[in-house]
Amino acid sequence: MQAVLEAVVEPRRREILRLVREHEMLAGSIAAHFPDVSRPTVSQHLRVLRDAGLLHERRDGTRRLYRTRPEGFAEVRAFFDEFWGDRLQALKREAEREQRRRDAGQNR
Amino acid sequence: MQAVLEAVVEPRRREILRLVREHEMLAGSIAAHFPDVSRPTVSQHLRVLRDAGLLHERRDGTRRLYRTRPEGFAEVRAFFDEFWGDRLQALKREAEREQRRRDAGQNR
DNA sequence: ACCTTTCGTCGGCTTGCACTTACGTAGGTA
DNA sequence: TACCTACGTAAGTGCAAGCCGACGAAAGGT
Repeated sequence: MQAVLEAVVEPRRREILRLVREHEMLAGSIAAHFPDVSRPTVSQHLRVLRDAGLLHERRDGTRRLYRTRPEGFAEVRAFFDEFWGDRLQALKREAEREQRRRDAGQNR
Repeated sequence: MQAVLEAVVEPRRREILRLVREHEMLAGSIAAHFPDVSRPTVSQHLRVLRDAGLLHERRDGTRRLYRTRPEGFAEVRAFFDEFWGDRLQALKREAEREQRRRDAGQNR
């Protein structure tokens, strides 16, 4: 949970997650998408994402292929749902209050 | 989006969000829930959360009351939805349908 | 055996964040 | 007016995170 949030707060790491969301990609190809950052830096980002459970790593010879691991998002999603659910409930209360207002107006 | 993630990555700030999820609370009462940290520190946390759009501030004299602002989570929630696996596609559609229903209600 | 490719790791540097104490501010009260 | 309460803000400190160049490891080709 904490590791997932720490991994996702870095913009380049979010971009990596989007890059390998649909198909797996070579570590080098991923690094090539970030010309303003060095390859070792991208390698460190990949490690953070992997340790957080957001990336899956597959080895083919000396090469490594990565893809996103959707299950890793479950916990953090549940956290955000805590607050989103309240919003739905609040809107329901709002609707009910509006309904009562309408009813009161009809009784005039 | 970036501000929301930066706000939420800090554990105490997540705890604050849970504290004022249902009722608004005085800044001092919130600070009292964190005996291991000073009051100015909590005040700074409140500012970060507020600037990220996750907290609503109401003033009553010299006192300030805070409560969570669920709408602030919309963007980050959409981001995590991108990565939700096919297994949970049904749940995602359910949530989106509920959101569309809510939007339709707001347009009245 | 030797070299190349592909990638991770290490040591260091710099920047940014959470934290503290000291101070400032705005509203209420005697 | 003077004072107290309930806050936020400012300045400084320590530590962790992101970055780089240099190095190391592992597999494959010649």
